[in-house]
Amino acid sequence: MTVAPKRKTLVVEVRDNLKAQITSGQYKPGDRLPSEARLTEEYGVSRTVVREAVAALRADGLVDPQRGAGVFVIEPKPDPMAAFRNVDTERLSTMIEMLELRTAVEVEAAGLAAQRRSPSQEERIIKAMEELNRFAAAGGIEMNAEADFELHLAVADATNNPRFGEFLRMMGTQVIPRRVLKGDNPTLPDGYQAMLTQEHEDIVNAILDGDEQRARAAMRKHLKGSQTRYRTLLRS
Amino acid sequence: MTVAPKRKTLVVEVRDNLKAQITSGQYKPGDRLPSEARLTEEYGVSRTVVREAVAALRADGLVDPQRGAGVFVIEPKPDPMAAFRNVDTERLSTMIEMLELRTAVEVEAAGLAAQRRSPSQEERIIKAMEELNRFAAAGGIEMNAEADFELHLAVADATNNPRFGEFLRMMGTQVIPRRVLKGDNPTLPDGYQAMLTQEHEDIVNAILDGDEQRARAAMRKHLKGSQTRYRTLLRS
DNA sequence: TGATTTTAGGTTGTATGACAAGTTGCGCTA
DNA sequence: TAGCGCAACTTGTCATACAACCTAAAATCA
Repeated sequence: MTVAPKRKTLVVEVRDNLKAQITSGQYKPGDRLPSEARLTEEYGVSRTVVREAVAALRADGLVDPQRGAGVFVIEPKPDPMAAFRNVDTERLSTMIEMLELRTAVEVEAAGLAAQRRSPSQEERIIKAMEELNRFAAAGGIEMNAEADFELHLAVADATNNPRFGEFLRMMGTQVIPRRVLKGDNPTLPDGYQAMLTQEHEDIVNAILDGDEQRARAAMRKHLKGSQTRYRTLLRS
Repeated sequence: MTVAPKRKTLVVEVRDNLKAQITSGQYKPGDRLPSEARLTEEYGVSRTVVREAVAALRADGLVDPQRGAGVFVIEPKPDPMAAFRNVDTERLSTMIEMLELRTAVEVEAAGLAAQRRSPSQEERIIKAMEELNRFAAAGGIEMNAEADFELHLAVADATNNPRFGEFLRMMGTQVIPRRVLKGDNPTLPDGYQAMLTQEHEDIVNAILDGDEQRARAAMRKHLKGSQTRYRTLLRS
């Protein structure tokens, strides 16, 4: 039963699978992985593929192949950031997970921004929204995404807690798959654009009114909607 | 018991050589590497070796091979984690900032946990709280902090979105100043302990009831309180 | 001429077979 | 029993072949 995945290479497939088994503890440090011969059988791929997958794992510092003996799982050095460094944003599930985490941060940011914004920060937020609306009418996704990100950044920075902006910048570089931006989906359906504009305005208005609760609710609604929109984008 | 230095494999040699050329700027972002065929000539090795070396570079995020086109050097993203890697948790302001970010994530986690928890996850949460209460009565801060962290982790994992737990573990190692744990403040005032216990119970009960709103509110109150408690701890 | 299609060549992805080099464990021998 | 040797297995490397895909030049068409 070989299901042909469309875009991903076999190497990536095997690598991710093995990596998952290692990080999930299915293979513990010191364990020996199945031999290349067994893995070729197990995954139904050639030895070339298996070897390149193992080479990638070695590059990640996860395994240590020893000629004649086998491939052994390395004791992972504790790196609390590792989980976020090379997230596989091509996988839909991973991206939804990241988006959910981002929702948590941005909802709180909206609430804090409503309480703490300065006049100049208000100005930046307003300007970002106007810019976004301008692109929304005419634009392709790429410019749109940039302007959208700027609006969210403006909100995060208006918390006057620099960690929120830092976190968002960190997520922003991870959470948007490249092929969505430069890919085969130049525009969103019209209804989406109108909906997005309305959601953005609700957020901005709540913040400008200083209404913490409403700001949180508006941001939550917006990002929940983003989850469904991302799904359709990736599946089209 | 000195281990004989393992002979470097050809793959490692080629990989290091290419990596050096990339990081030294000899190949700039966007450039195309020589084709596999040329590299086999250049290094006098088989294509297998070249391919595994390139696979390692891809795992490191240095190159992006595109079928039919070539292998391209990736734009080196500025490390998005840099801002979080070496935060100065001894500074009160920084710590409050981190705690606020953590609040964002944990509030959402509590809400999601209320919606998605499994029976076994409920069990873990209950157990963690009981453990915490046990230490709270008699214990010093250190055990207390560990048990407390376990409770928060149990909640984060009950979202069934692994990113929340990962984020919390990442923050957990950063957000607690060492001198608070092993330092001059062995116990909290009695009133605080009772308050903490009550707050934890409120959180857990709301989650077990599946009450998303109440879970969020309880967690928010708890962490807001933590901010003030931290302040007094650090200033004492 | 200018735009469009076709085509040829180059490049990565994968499969297969073969042999070299090193490790491990089992059985045989003394 | 202790030691040795060898067979089987494992990773490292080489070579060849073909498929899938991209790019740009060449050929064709309006």
